[in-house]
Amino acid sequence: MTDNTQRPHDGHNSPAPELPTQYAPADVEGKLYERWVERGYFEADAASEKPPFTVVIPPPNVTGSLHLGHAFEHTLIDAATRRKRMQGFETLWQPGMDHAGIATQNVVERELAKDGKSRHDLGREAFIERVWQWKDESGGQISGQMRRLGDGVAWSRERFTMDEGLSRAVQTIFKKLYDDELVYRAERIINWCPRCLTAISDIEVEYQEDDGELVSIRYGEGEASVVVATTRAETMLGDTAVAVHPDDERYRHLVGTEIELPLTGRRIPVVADAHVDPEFGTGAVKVTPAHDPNDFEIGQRHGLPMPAVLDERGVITAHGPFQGLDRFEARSAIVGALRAEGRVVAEKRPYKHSVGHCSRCKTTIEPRLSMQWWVKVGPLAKPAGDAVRDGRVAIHPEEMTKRYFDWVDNLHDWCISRQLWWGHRIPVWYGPNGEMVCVGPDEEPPTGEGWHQETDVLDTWFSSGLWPFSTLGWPERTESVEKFYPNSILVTGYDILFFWVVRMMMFGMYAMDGTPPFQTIVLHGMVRDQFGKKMSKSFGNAVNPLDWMDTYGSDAVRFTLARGANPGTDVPIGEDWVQGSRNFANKIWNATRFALMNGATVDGPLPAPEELSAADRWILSRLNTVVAEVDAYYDDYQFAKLSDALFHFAWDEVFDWYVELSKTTFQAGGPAADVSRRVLGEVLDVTLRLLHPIVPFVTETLWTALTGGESLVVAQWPADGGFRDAAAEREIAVVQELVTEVRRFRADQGLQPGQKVPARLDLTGTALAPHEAAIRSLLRLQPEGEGFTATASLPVVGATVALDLSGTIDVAAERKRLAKDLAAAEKEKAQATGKLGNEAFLGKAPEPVVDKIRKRLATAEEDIVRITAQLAALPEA
RNA sequence: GGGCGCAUAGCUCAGCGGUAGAGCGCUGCCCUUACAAGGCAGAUGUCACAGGUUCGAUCCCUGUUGUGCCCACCA
Repeated sequence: MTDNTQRPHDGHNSPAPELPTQYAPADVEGKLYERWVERGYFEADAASEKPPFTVVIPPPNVTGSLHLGHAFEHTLIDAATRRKRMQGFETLWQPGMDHAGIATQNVVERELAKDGKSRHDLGREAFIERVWQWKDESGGQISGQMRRLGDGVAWSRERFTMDEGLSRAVQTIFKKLYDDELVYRAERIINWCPRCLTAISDIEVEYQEDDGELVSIRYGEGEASVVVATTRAETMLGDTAVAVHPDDERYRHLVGTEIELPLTGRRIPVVADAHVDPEFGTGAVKVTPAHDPNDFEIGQRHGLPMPAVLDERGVITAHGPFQGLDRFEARSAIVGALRAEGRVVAEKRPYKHSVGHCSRCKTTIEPRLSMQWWVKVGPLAKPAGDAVRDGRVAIHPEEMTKRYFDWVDNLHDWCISRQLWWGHRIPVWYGPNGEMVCVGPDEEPPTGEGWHQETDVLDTWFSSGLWPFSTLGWPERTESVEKFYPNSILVTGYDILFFWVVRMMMFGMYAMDGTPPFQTIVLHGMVRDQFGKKMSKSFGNAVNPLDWMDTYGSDAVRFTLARGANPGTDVPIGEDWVQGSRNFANKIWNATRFALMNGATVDGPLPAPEELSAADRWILSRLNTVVAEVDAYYDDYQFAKLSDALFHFAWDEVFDWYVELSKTTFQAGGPAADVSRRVLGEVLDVTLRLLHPIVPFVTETLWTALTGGESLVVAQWPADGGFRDAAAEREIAVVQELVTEVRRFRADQGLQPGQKVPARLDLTGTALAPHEAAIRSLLRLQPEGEGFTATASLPVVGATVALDLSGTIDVAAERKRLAKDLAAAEKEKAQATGKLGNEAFLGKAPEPVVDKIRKRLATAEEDIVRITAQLAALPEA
């Protein structure tokens, strides 16, 4: 980004460090990644004795490139996997891509359209050839991005849903379903996209509120007339009845009669059907069985004809003046014609109503009667629901389980056939006399006159539903299947819980003898911009993760994403935050530089506790605590929490305090310095290990420099050694309290941070005596000189610090500060006293709480005494 | 129309029956020999509103308002 070499104060007199003063991600990331891959760290060995840890990539569409949402998902998967690898698991992070039927076909067709061609100009085979060609050209983009991000995937196992092996899996499972009568062919109303020219499943339809027009039309004449309302007037050409509720008095006389259908010269029956809501509108409904799912059912119940009046492109096919018009043109033309005949009795405009759109191309969906293949989901969904119900599969966060059940318990049959060319062609052959044969992977299709294969392909989600085991070589019972199925976790967005997760659950259990495909499902949220807004290209707030990685480094992007990953909730991310993470990486960099410059060591065992200083014991105690915390957070998939815990431990405790304290020790030299060097090395060693899964690059660079170890990727994950030292933690807390208090005083007095001040410390009666040198150094306090004149004396935490300000003390400022502190302490005292005077409180509150209040009161009283003393010690203004 | 969730610092979000937290932003002083991508110090909240339970409520309950998401065949 900017040229950093111009920093004016680059320490020219500091010992030539091996590492530059700033971390430059670009210099190391690419090299490190390639080294990791070359050494085979990410490969998974099915013959390994180690326990397996398996996770699959939610396969991205070959068409695409990765966006920030992928970067987020990959960060979580990669972090979880890297930790497991360090813990000694045989890890498989399975890479691959999805052929993404409609999406990919659309992209290639668009390319063709540039040359004025359609897929039909090429023909099926040539077109598919063309798609493969396109896939080969563009598929590399995604793996390039994954490398940049640092994804530790087993590249040798990369799979594609249209691979030969995966196609075999598809064919195998289809055949099994066919033989078990769990797939069938039926004519129904399906969601049809008039642009993609294919059926799509219910969940591929996106509903949104559109402005339409509700037109009320009078069918029939005089007594024999009813008013019906519609937003799709063009479908009236296909009406074959008017339906009313059986109990509706208003229309009872008409049921069984025929009335005139305007514009057509046809007469249609009035039927009674309980589906009609008599309260809604006029209580009479026009029935278009070929173009509406409800009407289709009414039509079936009453044996009505089901003429189609729109073709696959949404053009009117019904003979007459409207033939050849597009559905929307036809709509206004028909309303116009009806109006001219005085048939329109009411119009509501705009009329907001929910309209279905193709999730791929946003074209308005047209319900259409057609012959399709279906999966009978009932028998598959039941076990998929039970596996979660009985706890064999856990969903994180738990709140999402309800959504899962809502879905899996109310599934409709799944329309799996698509009128596309790009995809797995349905392995069914039709014979000349209506025969139907499903052909398994090792079977020969029937030959002879009149046999032909089904032209439809399968829904993309059909093959992705097999992903957790098809990638392992199934249907072969490979070593990998044995070793790595079921997957340990699945990490994916809550938005594809239904599309993908449910299908994997159903197919996994069906194919693998009832074994669910994973043990734990971890659902994450969506990445949003820094204001919580959805990222989208059209809105202009979409971010290419590569741009940020270029500027700030992959670790910064990863850390920012991990730090935002609260379970199941959306993740806002802004460039400022990435910058903050970059700063953190740089901070780690410099802290380790400091350690290296001061001879921190990782060799040999840690000194025995009795050799350690209080600061050493404090930081080691904290370190072990943090190890335990981080582990607990990992086990609960709390990526935000563990990132935050590490951030604050590293920066606030290790860097801001332990490193600062160690400076004094190093300066003094001697055995204590050696001990501290070893402890500093230990603390950094462990901290870098803990951070590695989230920020692999910077930690790897530093850790190898610090320890000379081979690689953090295969280093051991730290364990909580159980070392705790509450006394040392308290002792250092007191040091911190004193230092902070005096710093505050200094700042209020307007003393420049670097300015040395003669001071006398009276630390008697406190645990602070051994820390005098450190305290003096942190506070820039000099020994008292010849004519020492204390003008300010601060009793803090039982110790006294007398500063010689040579008469320059700003009494007013200090008085103000102390007055404020005094007021706070008095308020505190009043509150605590009030509570402790409350019988009810004393009677009912648990003892620890009461105790806490007592301590608060004691502290407040001490503070009051102390501050009062300080005030009294102030010279007159 | 159902279901779920959320309202906490300027922004984005944690937290949670017992003294309000983080990141970024903001203010002041400082190139203190690891780091100015830094250090030190500091300011900032009727925890949406109204009731209730409790010794005690930001947290639990009820209602109100606002807001987001998912599902649904309402012509």
